Amino acid sequence: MESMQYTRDNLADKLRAHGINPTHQRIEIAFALFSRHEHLSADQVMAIVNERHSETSKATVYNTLNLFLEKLLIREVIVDPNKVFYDPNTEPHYHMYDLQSGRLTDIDAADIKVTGLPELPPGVVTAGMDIIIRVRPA
Amino acid sequence: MESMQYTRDNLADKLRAHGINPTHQRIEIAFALFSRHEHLSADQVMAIVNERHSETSKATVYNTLNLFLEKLLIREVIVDPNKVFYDPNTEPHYHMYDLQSGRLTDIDAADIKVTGLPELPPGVVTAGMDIIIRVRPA
DNA sequence: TTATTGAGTTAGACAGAGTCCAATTCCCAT
DNA sequence: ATGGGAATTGGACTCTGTCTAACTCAATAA
Repeated sequence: MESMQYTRDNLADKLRAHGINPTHQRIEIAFALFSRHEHLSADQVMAIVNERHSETSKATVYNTLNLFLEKLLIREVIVDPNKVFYDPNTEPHYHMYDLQSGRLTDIDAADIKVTGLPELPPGVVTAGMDIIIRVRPA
Repeated sequence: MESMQYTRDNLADKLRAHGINPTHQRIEIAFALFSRHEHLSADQVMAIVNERHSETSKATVYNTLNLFLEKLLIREVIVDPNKVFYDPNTEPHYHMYDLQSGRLTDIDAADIKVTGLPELPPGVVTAGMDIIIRVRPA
């Protein structure tokens, strides 16, 4: 899975598998997200997708990213007050955020154990837990 | 500390203790934050402070909140993509965020242990760790 | 008392992220 | 071909937050 090569073709399949009709634009956006191992913001996605010629509108980028979120194809990472990052890695993991550079990197969740969490109030269930380690230059 | 009654007077002292010149507006903003036990966004702070008559400008609210942050009087909580929340509780603690209602509540950090975190890369130090448990109605 | 100074505040213009909407285009099934 | 639903589009719009230049205020100096 790590060394998976993403192509437009297998991404189209991936979209179908998540119940998403694989259009041109959606495939390009998926390709931008999955072919790099970075966390991208909406405007970065848009810049990548429109590198050659302007092909995809802002509205479509946002529509598509939100659709991918709904369909659990990607995750949203909220660390920067100004913008949301989108994370193609949906395996359980946490994040390290460099306040200086704005770089966001994954931390494998496998080794991390959190104990001592209180009971949830009745009537609610966990939708996820984020752990963000904020770091800065020494 | 829990049952502390905040008054304009003791808040002025608190500001001074943090190296902040306690002006009228700053005291009102501090009062809004500390007298409730809620996490407020900038526009909520502004609404509270200007309940009777419009007295404090948007610029001052933002200036003051950022000043309080710098001086470590309050913390910033980034959970909602749309707005930053300000948290008067600077004791170590984490948060539970109700996706449905947008309500943000504290979780005491005392009992929580996190193990298995990886080494930090050289040249960086931890600036803080946030744990956010996202919950939704069952 | 008046003048000076500098910190604090202000309104409003501005910037950037994200949403909304009505009009168009695309694609597929008939 | 064609009709229709889904997708896309540009552009206007909203909202949060920043910036700026003018103004106020309080404290101190003369």
